[in-house]
Amino acid sequence: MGRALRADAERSVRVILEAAERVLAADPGATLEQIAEAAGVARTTVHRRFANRQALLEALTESAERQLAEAIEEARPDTAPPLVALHRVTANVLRVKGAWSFALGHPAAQACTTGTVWAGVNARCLELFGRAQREGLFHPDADLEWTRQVYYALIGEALHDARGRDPESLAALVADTLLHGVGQRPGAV
Amino acid sequence: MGRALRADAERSVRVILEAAERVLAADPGATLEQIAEAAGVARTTVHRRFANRQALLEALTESAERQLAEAIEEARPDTAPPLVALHRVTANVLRVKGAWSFALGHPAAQACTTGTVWAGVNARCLELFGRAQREGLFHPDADLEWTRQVYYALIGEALHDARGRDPESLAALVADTLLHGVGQRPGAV
DNA sequence: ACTATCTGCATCATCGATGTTGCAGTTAAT
DNA sequence: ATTAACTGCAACATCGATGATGCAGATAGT
Repeated sequence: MGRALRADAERSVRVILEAAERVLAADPGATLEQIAEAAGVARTTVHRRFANRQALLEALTESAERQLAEAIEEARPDTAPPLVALHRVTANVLRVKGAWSFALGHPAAQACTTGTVWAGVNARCLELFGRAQREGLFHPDADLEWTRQVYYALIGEALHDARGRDPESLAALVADTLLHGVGQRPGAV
Repeated sequence: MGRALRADAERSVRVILEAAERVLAADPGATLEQIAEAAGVARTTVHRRFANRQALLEALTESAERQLAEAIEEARPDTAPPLVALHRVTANVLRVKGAWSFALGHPAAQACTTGTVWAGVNARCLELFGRAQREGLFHPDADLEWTRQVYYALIGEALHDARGRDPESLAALVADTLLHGVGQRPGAV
């Protein structure tokens, strides 16, 4: 590895990654030129900080994944009661995924670090869901893998219509939909 | 408009569109060359049938959207009882979306025909959902727009893990999840 | 203050994808 | 059978994105 970056270089890396997220979210095929412009930086600087497009993508993904993992841990998914943990994790994930929707929403990105982070996230998720099932929050027959897929998809949709709503209420919507769906509930009048 | 195509030319158009779907599903940035190869056709033929990449994309989308709309109408969503209609529509859509996942899964595609078809599909969906709500299948407070988003997302996920399962059982899974979620149900022992 | 590092700018080389054209051989339609 | 349409092939032009380099000026770290 190279020696530590100077402070301004480190700052360049940051603004480039942030710009890349914004620009690529709008157009996945966007040019490095466009990214550089959005970052307020010369195109050559992008090339200096990242060997090639691929390297930039990987750095972007890694950065976003680290933040996602942190956001999940912050919610203490393994100590809080399942329902509380579900709400907290969801709210935190919504925050991070909203800010890094391109970097996290792209399957191609998972190949870079061989998906180590994703494996961890998935494991944490299934861990929580397993506990939720044992403690009677989830239906005993629920397929946890399907549940996980549905959960991720609901988060994606919640982001998609996050028109001004705060993460907390969106998280509540996601959790409620995941648990009860949209059907008429048996106990209702 | 040009005059009608000869039979072999029409066949070329078909195999190219089918190949485009396959290839682009695997790699959205795939080359016209790769598409031509997959279609068993020279690259120049692709250019002869479609003025440019954009035109090919639009034709692909239009073709897929037409099939989707047909599949929905076939299920008679406005005459069958809501629950039956929901199952039938879902199964049909799963079939078509499975075969044309790229063409239908791409938001960029909606801009081509100004989204006329999608508007129709969405309208049909909301129509069915409105009826489902009035007849007590859906919760009276359910936000139908959110419900529609969730429904589409569930279909997407069902396709994603369609490992050998038939459309009917997948449709049942989607409908059940949409209606009841994965939570423990109040009436259960 | 001194030095190594970083940046912007201008320039150049390269490469792959796109799209065009002409021609010879094949195939559909009447 | 004749004709018009279609195809494959080869060749060519173009274009935009990528990436490399050199240099002069600015900036961080000591």
